[in-house]
Order: sequence, then structure tokens, then C-alpha cells
Amino acid sequence: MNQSYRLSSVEIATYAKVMSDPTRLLIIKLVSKKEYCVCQFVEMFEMSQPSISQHLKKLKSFGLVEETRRGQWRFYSLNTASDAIGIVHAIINHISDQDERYIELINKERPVDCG
Amino acid sequence: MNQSYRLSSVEIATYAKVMSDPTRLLIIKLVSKKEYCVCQFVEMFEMSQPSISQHLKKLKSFGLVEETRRGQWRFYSLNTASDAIGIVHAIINHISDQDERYIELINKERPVDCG
DNA sequence: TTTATATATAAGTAAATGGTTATATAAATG
DNA sequence: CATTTATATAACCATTTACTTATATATAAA
Repeated sequence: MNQSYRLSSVEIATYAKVMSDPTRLLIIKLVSKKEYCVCQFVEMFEMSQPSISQHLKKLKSFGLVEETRRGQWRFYSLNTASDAIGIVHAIINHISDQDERYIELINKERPVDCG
Repeated sequence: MNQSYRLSSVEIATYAKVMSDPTRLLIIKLVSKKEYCVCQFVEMFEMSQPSISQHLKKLKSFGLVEETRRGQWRFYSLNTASDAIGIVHAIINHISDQDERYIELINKERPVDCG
């Protein structure tokens, strides 16, 4: 592992907490592959829009995701320039590819303009 | 990475939460090298004995540490047989060796019978 | 067998967390 | 400009968290 990816124990604890919510953890796993807009998350997670927005706000405030506005939508993607990119990948790499919840989410995914 | 170390997203989120407290994270890093008794942690962390005991109880209840009783002391060590051993190592490997808090702890370490 | 030591547990509490409903904002569309 | 759509934010609330103090337990030592 690249030494530059190592952080203080307080930072690691902080990032671990940010990723310790199952919704946020799966959002991170999803955006590590491609970008998603808020309405897609709302459909996939079957959660309220404010709840999703608040999770995204937390992920953004800790620098884990980036937001880009396009038309009426805001797209979120992994911030690969984050100091935490090392620990983020380390954690999501430990999620099984057969994770039931993740597979369910992917199956519910719809193109943006369908929402 | 060994596929057998992969867990569900809910499990990973759960273990991330257990390790998201700075005290517990550093306890895990310490016991990954050698065993410690409760009174050593109390001295090193300069925290109350009940607080340390409660953190250890949580780590033990999630299977991350093992307890062995010897005389009047209870020694805690990393449970290397844990399902979570992969994610545990992944996380603590991201803590810098120069972490200030960790170095402070090590400097305060005293042999058991000195307590 | 009393006393000291190491640790656990219980009960209480302030702060943080993650949801809810209601409302604000900002872009697209008629 | 008025309305719809996508998203954010605010206010509220129940639950969880991590500490505190007080007490229980179990081993060691006197």
C-alpha cells in the first residue's frame, strides 16, 4: 500500500464512521463504478428523498463524493482525489460481489429520464 | 484478497461502526501486535476503567478480540479467527505508523505488574 | 477470613445519529 | 411568468452512543 494513503487514527475512525451506515456504504460502492443522480438512489434504496439527500450531504462534506449539476439533476460520483480513497477502496473491496442488498439495488436501477 | 474474507454490506457496515471510535480503533491496533490487560489500557488511554471495559466488551461481543484470564488480570488480544479479520487488517493498515496518538499510547505503556 | 486489587456491570445523561414531515430553492417547461 | 420537477434544508423526534458514578464480583494477599 502506498504510504501516502495512510492517515491518522482519528481520520481513519472518522471515515470508518462515515461508511458505517449501510446506505452510505452502498452509495459509495455504487458511485465507485459510475455516477448516479439523487432520484435514482431514491428509487433504488426505496428511501425518502430527504434521507438520501442527507446521506449524500454527509458523504460530500467528508470529501468522499463529488457533485456535478447537469440540467435539473445532480450527479454524484466517487471523489478519487480524496485523501480517504485508500481506506474507501479497502473497505468496499471487502464487500462480497454476491451481496444480496447490492444485487437488489442494481436490479432496481433505472435510467435517469425514467424517474 | 481472499474471497473468503468478503462479507455482506451489512456486516462490513457493522464492523466499520465498531471500529469507528478512536479508542476502539487504537485498542485494535495495539492488540494486533500483542496482548494487553485492562489496567494497561486505562493507563495508556488515560480513561476511566469502566469506559475501557465497555469498549472491550463491545469489541469482544463482535468477536474482534479474545479474552484470557491470568491471575487477577484479563488479557485481551486480536481474535485472528474472526470473520472480520480481513476488514480489521485492511482498516488498521491505513493508520500511519507515525500516528501521534498511537505513539503517545506506546510511550505510556508500562508492564502489567507496575500498575 | 478480612482486605485490597482488577475488572465488570448497572443506571443515568448529554450528545450524536438517522429518520420523518414541511418548506425552500433552482432549473425546465408550458 | 406560472407550474412542474429535482433537490436541499429546516425542524422535530426516537434511538443509539460513549461517557459518568456507584456497585458487584472474583482473585490475591495479608
